[in-house]
Amino acid sequence: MSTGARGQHARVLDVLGLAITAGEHPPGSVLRTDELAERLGVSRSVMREAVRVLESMCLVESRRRVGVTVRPVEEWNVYDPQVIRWRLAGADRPHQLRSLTVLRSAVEPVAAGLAARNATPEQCAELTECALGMVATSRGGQLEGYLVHDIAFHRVVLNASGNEMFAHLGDLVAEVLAGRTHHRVMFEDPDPAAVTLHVQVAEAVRAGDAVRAEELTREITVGALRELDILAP
Amino acid sequence: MSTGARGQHARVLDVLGLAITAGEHPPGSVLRTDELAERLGVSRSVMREAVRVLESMCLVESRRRVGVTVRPVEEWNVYDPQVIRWRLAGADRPHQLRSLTVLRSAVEPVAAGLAARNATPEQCAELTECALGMVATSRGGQLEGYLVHDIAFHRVVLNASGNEMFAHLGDLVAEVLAGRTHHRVMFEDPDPAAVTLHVQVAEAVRAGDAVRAEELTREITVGALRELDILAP
DNA sequence: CGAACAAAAAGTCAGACTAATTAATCACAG
DNA sequence: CTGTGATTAATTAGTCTGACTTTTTGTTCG
Repeated sequence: MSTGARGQHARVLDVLGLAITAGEHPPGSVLRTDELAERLGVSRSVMREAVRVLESMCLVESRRRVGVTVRPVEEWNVYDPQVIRWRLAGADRPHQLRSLTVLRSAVEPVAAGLAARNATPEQCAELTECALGMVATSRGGQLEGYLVHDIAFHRVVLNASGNEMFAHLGDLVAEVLAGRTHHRVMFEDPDPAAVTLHVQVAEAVRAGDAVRAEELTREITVGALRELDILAP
Repeated sequence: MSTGARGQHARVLDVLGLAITAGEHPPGSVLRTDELAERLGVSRSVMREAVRVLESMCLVESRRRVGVTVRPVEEWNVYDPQVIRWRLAGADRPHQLRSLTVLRSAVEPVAAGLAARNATPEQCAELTECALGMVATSRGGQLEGYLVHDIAFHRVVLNASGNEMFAHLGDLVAEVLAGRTHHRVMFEDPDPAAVTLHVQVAEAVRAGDAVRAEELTREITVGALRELDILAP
């Protein structure tokens, strides 16, 4: 899925990035560009471009006479969408989902508060539509349909906040929600209380009630934290 | 300052990244790799590597037969430290600082709450030390010294939260604090109330009082928002 | 209006050469 | 004999060049 066949460069980048984030080539290990190029069957040009991109993500450091060194995890650009995708595809997916969910719990309530102040009428309408869609798909095992509306809902809130840093977390939230749905026991309908909360958030935003929108969204994210046992019940 | 003389690649990347984020080459404009290489006096290899990195930051899109197209701002990887540096160096620095400060106001209180639960004794000691350093430099125009302790303080809190996504915002917060100090009227000592709040946060974290740490940090960030007139006074 | 064709740009490859950095070697003084 | 400093050698990334391929788009012709 993540490997589109669009050119050698992307393919090689994906393979290497995945390998590094997956923990083979642990931090400190050194790779040689030429050897990698040969191993993956590409020219040095292509491999060099891939290494440069990995370097810009702080996954590796390239130094003369020594080679390409894998950097410690703490230095990786963990906000890079590609890095996030690689890590979600690997072994520390659970850990990654927890980190992202905690981030959500900090950001989304504030974003909802801002949305209540800044949302355009169009965005309010869109939000209500999403909430209604969630209600309509909340029963009878229509999990995929529910997911679509859920993702759209949170994306609209983040965009409506008017803050570009928040808006950019849309993909991230989508990733978390999708991950949650696809790793939960299927056939289990979403929590009715959560559905209600979404409807109420949409209403609060439309009414311009920032405090209420923030508080309701906080309840939603608290629920998400509880699902992962990050919070004590 | 951002342009170290470490190789052609880094130089070219910096020049191009700055130019794009500064708004010359507006979104939609198309550049040709060969022409750029010639203009900047480097070989195609080097230019191609730079373009690939810019592409991974979603600043540009490279397509056959058309060229390198500058993408709209909304698609840029705004969490990439390099992109942030470029934008802070450019004309929309004020806008950037506002966005980052709002992000801070969402993240730091939650991070402080987590820190109160997770901080090690060493981190608590470090935090207290930072707070004392802030007190010691809070009068008499020792703004640079104060800034150092302030940055260290917030960095420790973010690290102590135990969440890697929060920890990675340390550089970002440092950038914001430095920007604020250096653009404010010099010779103006920091708000005594803010200094007190930092001391109290350190104390709350040491005591393991998550709610109080969160609330106090929220007051700090609210103050930061007010400074930028994001909040009504 | 559709299909064949031509042009333009990025993508890929191969090879030669450069430069920086580390490691080994060797000479010399203590 | 040993430690230390400078010189040399080896290794790897960095850079450049030129040829060739592939994809996409615009054009032309049926």
